[in-house]
Amino acid sequence: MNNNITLSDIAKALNLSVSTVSRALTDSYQIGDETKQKVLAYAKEHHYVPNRMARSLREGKSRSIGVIVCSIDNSFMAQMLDGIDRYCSERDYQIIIMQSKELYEQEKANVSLLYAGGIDGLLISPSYQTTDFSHLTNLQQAGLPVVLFDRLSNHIETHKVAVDNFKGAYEATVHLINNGYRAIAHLNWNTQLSVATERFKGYQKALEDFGIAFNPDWVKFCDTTNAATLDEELATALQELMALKQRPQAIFTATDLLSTKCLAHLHQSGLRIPDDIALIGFSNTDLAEVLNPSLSTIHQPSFEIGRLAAQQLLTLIADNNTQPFETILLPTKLQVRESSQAKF
Amino acid sequence: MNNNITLSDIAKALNLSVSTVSRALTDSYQIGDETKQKVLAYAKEHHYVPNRMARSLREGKSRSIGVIVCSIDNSFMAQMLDGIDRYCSERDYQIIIMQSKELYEQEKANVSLLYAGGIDGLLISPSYQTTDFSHLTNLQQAGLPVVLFDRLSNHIETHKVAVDNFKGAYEATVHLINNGYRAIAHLNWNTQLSVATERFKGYQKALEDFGIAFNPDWVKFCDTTNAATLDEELATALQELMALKQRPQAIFTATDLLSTKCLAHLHQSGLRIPDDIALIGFSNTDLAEVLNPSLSTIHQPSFEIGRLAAQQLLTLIADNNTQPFETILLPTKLQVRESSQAKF
DNA sequence: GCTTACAACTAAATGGTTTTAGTAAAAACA
DNA sequence: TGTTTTTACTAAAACCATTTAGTTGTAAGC
Repeated sequence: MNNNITLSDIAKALNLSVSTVSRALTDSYQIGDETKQKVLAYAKEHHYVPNRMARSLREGKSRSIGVIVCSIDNSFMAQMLDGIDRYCSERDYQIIIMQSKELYEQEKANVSLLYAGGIDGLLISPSYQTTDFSHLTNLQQAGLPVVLFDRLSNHIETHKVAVDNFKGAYEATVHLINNGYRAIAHLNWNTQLSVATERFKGYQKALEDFGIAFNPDWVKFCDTTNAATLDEELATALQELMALKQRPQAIFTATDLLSTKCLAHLHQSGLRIPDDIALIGFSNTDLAEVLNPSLSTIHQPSFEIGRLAAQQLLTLIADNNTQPFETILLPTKLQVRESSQAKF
Repeated sequence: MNNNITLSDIAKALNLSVSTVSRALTDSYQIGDETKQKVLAYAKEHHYVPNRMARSLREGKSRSIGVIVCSIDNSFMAQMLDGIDRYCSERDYQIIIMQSKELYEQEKANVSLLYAGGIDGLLISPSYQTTDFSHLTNLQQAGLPVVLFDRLSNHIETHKVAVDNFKGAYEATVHLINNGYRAIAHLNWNTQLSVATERFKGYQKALEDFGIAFNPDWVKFCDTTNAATLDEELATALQELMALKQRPQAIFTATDLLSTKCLAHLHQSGLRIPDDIALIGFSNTDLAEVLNPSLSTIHQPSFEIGRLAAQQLLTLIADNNTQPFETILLPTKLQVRESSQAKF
């Protein structure tokens, strides 16, 4: 740890009291100009840096926030973290990132650790296992601001920031419909998380609005958290889809992983995209562009989600009076590429 | 920040002294069993959690380390961070991640901030602008352990962990040669960072060892940090390569970004891969598999780099006697896919 | 019976900063 | 001249956990 000079070192060297030095450095009106200059010069010369621990202890604020995410290692999440980081570091807040790895127990452990670590607030994208939110409401009751991002839940009242999954999925499906596809399958993640359920609902609503009967056979849910079994699960799902009497002409895949894996699988089976089957993903991979064929996607403003979530948290920390909580749903953007070209 | 109960709250409640309570909680031999039980029970019931700031201030250790990276938002980096995080959180160390965004000034600012924040050590992958390492050697002189990872430099003596870039590049090139390609171009990043120069050297050595004359026209350096101009720069580079009298039959691309962009470009120009031109990358994108054609790569053990770097730093923090410094170069792994299939 | 040893505790200092309450001297005012 | 105000500073408390150096009271040893 840093063995810097302290206020009392400066005080001794200049024959002043510690409090005078402290005040001189914060440009207090209580200190004469001459003294201020002396202190400032000495501090600069000897690279004085206030001790963060001491200051935090004294102020009861650590100027650090906790961020709990399922996994850092994922392009979309990294972009959101980038947004959080940018907003916070501009305001001299440190962020402490922890990974839940989609485990509820791990998430609870992270919360305890961060709380004990003296964070001023928490930003969290809950694990997919998390159905009980008491570890978070407890935190709130203890006076710690909590903001949800990306993955929302109704089990806790607070600021929430995410993308409008329903609308994004709706637009993806409508795009396929407008391009002449009517038999549209849907590949989703088998979880109760709003990111998944809302996308499913958006898909259903689009079909309904365009008078296409919903066909449960066209919808497949996979466990995307288990990398070991996913490939096989996906292969089976696709085979089943392709074996249907009324074979789907297009697929709307609800997550990054499903989209790219699906594309690879279809390729291997020798299917031409979009001629044999069209594809659109809900995704943020920067590789959508370089895939072959390039993959149409619903793009999420990931950086902005992170940025806004951080903003919400920091204002919550600043004026801790309980303002009415907001849920911000950012719009997605349809990015049309080759994989969903019009049928005719 | 956490408004928990403190030792003195417990002390008052149980009519004990603060020191007794402190000792009871650390299971000191100086405290009687009965008292211990009482204290422990009370602490548990009231969710006592030691104040991290106070403890850190007292101990002169923060149990947190700084991690400076160019950018979080990059699959390879995220994997390394994952490794760092896993090792540290298993040992109750917090990590504070900051981004330099490839800017030297930003990196210096990060270092100051982290130092002031009272970290116990620093893990850094320097920005590509960084040629002066005095901000890091200063840190060392102040007694703060520093470990370099991924991007190494000879301007500072410390533990270093990275991948064997020379050998990896050598193997990539040899792989192409063995598959029948002799006119092999090389696309690299225009920086003096070892990650780039070592790969270039590996490429040259392979050619030399197989009796292929090095042709400077076959080598192109691009500024991959400027996203705005990269596409055009790359397009020009590829055009120039393809216009050569002795046209290259294969390309070894030295970074993730170059590999994927290059693949996309070649596609657009209607070239078949690997028939018209083969490709191998130095890369960690999990999408290598799903690209079309799937991209052969030199895979880097990113998680392991992070893990080992964290390990080196924590041991350095633990026994701060200056052991001899090590440089660990992990082996890469050649992953053969379609883009570099044998010519015949 | 007296010393020694031990068990079970406590007072107080330490770490570095901020802030409250206060002091001394100089300047302003009457 | 005497009082008030202002200026420029200081002492000390507070934040909380840890640890050193004790202080009791009791049991063991001779």
